[in-house]
Amino acid sequence: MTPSAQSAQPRRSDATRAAILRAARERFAADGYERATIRAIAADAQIDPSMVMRYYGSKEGLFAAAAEFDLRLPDLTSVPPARLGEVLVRHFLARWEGDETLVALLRAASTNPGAAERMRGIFADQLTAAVAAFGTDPALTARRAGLVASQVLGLAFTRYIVRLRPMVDTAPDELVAWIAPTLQRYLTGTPPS
Amino acid sequence: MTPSAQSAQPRRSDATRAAILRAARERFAADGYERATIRAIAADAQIDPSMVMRYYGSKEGLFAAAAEFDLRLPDLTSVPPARLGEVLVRHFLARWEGDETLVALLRAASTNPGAAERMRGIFADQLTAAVAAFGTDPALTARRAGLVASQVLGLAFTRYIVRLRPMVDTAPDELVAWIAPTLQRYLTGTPPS
DNA sequence: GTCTATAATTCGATAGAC
DNA sequence: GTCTATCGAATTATAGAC
Repeated sequence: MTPSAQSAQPRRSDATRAAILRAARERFAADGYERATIRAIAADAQIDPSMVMRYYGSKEGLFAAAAEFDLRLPDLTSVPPARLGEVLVRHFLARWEGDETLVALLRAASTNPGAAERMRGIFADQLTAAVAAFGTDPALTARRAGLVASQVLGLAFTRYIVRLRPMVDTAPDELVAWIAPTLQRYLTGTPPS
Repeated sequence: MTPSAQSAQPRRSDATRAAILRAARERFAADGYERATIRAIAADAQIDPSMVMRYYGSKEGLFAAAAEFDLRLPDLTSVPPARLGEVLVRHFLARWEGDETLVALLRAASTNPGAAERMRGIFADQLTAAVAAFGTDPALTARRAGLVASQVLGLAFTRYIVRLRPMVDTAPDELVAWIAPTLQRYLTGTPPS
């Protein structure tokens, strides 16, 4: 009863690896990089701590695997230009509410240089690329993307990390209504001076 | 040559205490709560590690003393209503560029529950109080303050913590020009729906 | 592949001499 | 007030039996 595929037979260890990654994301998201211990992650995944080392080499290696993140930005050129801001906020909120990977990355980026570097890469590459779809000035494009990141990461930071009461209690639809015009202006507004 | 004051003669240990706090703020700002060690802080302050414990009792006690922070918000009722956003961003940027206490607090709030609680208190109390100067609906006031916090903390997070290139390279005046209208709308804009 | 045992550090905190 | 010495706990990581 070997699997039908010829080269990629799913090893039994794949389930273990997945369980480790799931537990790692939870712990890194809840506790940050240094407080999340390999022992605790292994206990959550109900495996031996030494298996984590065997599979991922080190704590840094485990984090690198657990914090893989794709913003999954839509193609902004196919969005009605007047609704860019709304589409973006809604996308980010939806993307984060169901996936704690970004929270893990956000918390870890505060204290771990490697995580900060990864966060820079994600926003510099993925978001800047999406913004570059309209506008030709590279410096201005980068600035627009940076401003969008500042509001969008501030939203995540206050809602998921610091948990400021008003930002936690406000419904997603109302947050979208407030914040969409901000992103709209950062993306398409006339540069100052 | 005793000091002239009758009850408050400055003890020699005051200089030591100040040196400890200065070093602690630097380390907490640079490394976060868990990576900043008492030993390293003491070495920076050129004193013995045990003195830190003697003066501040514990690492948490040291952090509590080092992360005391006052936003020093101006009285918003004496600001021309149309310039509220600009005044606020400029104030925050100026307040942070010269004082690393907020960076220490911001970084620590990501992983330390006590620091997060303090950050909640600062923005809930000081910022909400300032916003309450205009508007009578408490829920709306809290929401306005939360939104301002989201943009302002997002600015600090991307510029000082993650150090996104565009946010680091952009001059303060240009950041103010971009972000002021955002805060202006969060403060005085018509609520959606 | 899985687990036990443990090495090698490092940290916060304490005790006590001077 | 200041310093030496050290405790006890916790961590990542490794070595090796089965």
